[in-house]
Formats: sequence, structure tokens, C-alpha cells
Amino acid sequence: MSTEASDAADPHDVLGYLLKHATLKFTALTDAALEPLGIDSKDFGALRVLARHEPTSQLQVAQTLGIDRTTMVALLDVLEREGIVTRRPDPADRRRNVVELTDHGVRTYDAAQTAYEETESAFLAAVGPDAAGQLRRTLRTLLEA
Amino acid sequence: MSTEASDAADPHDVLGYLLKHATLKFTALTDAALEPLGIDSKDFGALRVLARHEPTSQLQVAQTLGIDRTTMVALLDVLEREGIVTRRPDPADRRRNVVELTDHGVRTYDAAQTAYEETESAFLAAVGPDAAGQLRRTLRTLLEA
DNA sequence: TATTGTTATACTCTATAACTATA
DNA sequence: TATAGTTATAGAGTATAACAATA
Repeated sequence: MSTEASDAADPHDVLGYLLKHATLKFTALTDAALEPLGIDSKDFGALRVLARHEPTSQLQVAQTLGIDRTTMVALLDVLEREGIVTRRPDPADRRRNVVELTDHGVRTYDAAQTAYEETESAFLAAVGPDAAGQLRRTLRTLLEA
Repeated sequence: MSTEASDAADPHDVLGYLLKHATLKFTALTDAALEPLGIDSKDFGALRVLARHEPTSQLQVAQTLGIDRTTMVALLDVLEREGIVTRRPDPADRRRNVVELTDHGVRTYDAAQTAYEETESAFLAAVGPDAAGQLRRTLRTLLEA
């Protein structure tokens, strides 16, 4: 029946809340910036993997991003339909699909990278370059621990 | 057909990825720490709102947390069934439910707060107190901007 | 037998729409 | 008419299970 609880913390000033809502806000900004290119931030994650220079199977893309291989199927279906990636069986192991960016996919990735960088800069503008660099290092350390 | 893309960024070293996975990791740690108390991090969010000293309607809790009022119903159903909160009509406006922590709810909140603080300390231990404080300030600023 | 991609299915989370009771 | 709570429903997102092709 009591409403007394010791030490009631401000619900908005808790690390879990801050992390979650920073993620939500940044994802929303990124999705909006990428929308004119016909992709969202999840697609962009896959494009970043594919934009590296090794031939990559669907499974490798999925594992790099930490998502299930069945989820990757639907994601690539869309990108293939939009002409951004191609799939073809790996001649060396025909169970695998080699996934590659098309020329249009490379242009889309380049445009997306530019849009992403602008979004990130705008998002981080409120704290200045030192705090931004510190934020990146801190998050990296926390994820490695 | 090309796999050449200018400036392929490491998919794991991008602010969106870092924020998302820091959130996922911290939420998983918090959920695990709260699990013995029969609540998760979302429940704990509601408890933090209720542990403040004002009488609070369901709608106020939902709006404080930024979730829909229909989602709040199911969340409070569970907490009420567990004897952590009570609901009763507000005498001054019988459309509203006043939600309060029970005595058991206050004890649960106190134990959860302790468990949460231990989790947060352990999570932040890898970066030291200065970087932890800086992280909190930076996230707060980014959310206010 | 194990692995890759696929499909069908189920589960979680959350929001929208419609209903009730109160104002 | 508008608001608070509730219920039913639908949508997004993602995972599990089962299957075909290949190793």
C-alpha cells in the first residue's frame, strides 16, 4: 500500500534508458536519411559487409551482422529485387550463394555512406568532436569487455 | 557485378552498431540480474516511475516511459498478479486507476535497484569512472538535442 | 551426416481500433 | 464529446523447424 520507496531514481537518468533512447533516436535519423535511396539502416548494415572486397556468402553476411540466416533471405530478396545485389551459386561449393553488390549497388552504398556520415555528424554535433570520439572509444571498450 | 566500393567501413565500428549492441548487451545483463526477482528491465522501468512519491495513473506511467497505454495494461496485469502493484479507481476521477507499489513491491523495487546498480557498475568497470560519467553526460546531451 | 539456402510457421513486441465507464 | 482503461486484432521483426540441394 505504501508509495514510499527509498531512493527513487529519475526514470530518465538511468544508463539503460539513455542507451536505449539514444539508439532509437539515431536509428530513426539514419532510416530517414537512407529512405530516399530505398534502403533502411538494416539494409545499410548488409551493404557495409558486402562493400568490403571479399566474396561473401549469405551465411557470412548474416553471421557478421549477428542475425539469423533465415532473416538474411528476406533482406536479400528485397535488395536483389531492387537491383542492389546479385546472388549466384559459388562454383567451389554450390550450396553457397555468393552475394555481390551490382554497379547500382555500389553507387547506392556510396550514396548511403555519404548520407550516413552526414547523419552521424549532425547527431554528434551537440557534443563536439572530443566527446564524440570518447563516446566511440567507450562503447567499443564496453562491447569488447 | 563489381565488388569494389570506395571506402568500405568496418561494419563493427560504426556508431549505429556500437549503440545498438551496447544497448542489447546491457539490457541482457539487466534482465538476467532482475530475473530472480520475477521482473525484467521493462517492469523495472515502471517500478522506477511508481517508486517516486506522487500517486500515478496508468496513463502517466505509460507516458513517462514513452509506451502506449494499451501496452501498459498487460505490463501492470503481470505486476498486479505478482502482488507488486495495486490498482484502484481514483476517487476524484473514477476513469483513472491509481497505481501504487505494495509493500512487497517496495521491497522488490529496493532489491531491483541494488541489483541494477551492481549490473551497471560491472558493465562500466571496463572503462573506469571518468569515462562512465562522460558517457552518461554525452548520452544525456544527445537525447536533449 | 553436415551445411546452405529456403519456406512455413510461431512467437514477441508493440500499436491501432473499437468498446465501456466515466467525466 | 472527450478521456482512461480494456480488449481484440494486426503488423513488424525475428527465431525455430522442416525440407531440398549439395558436400
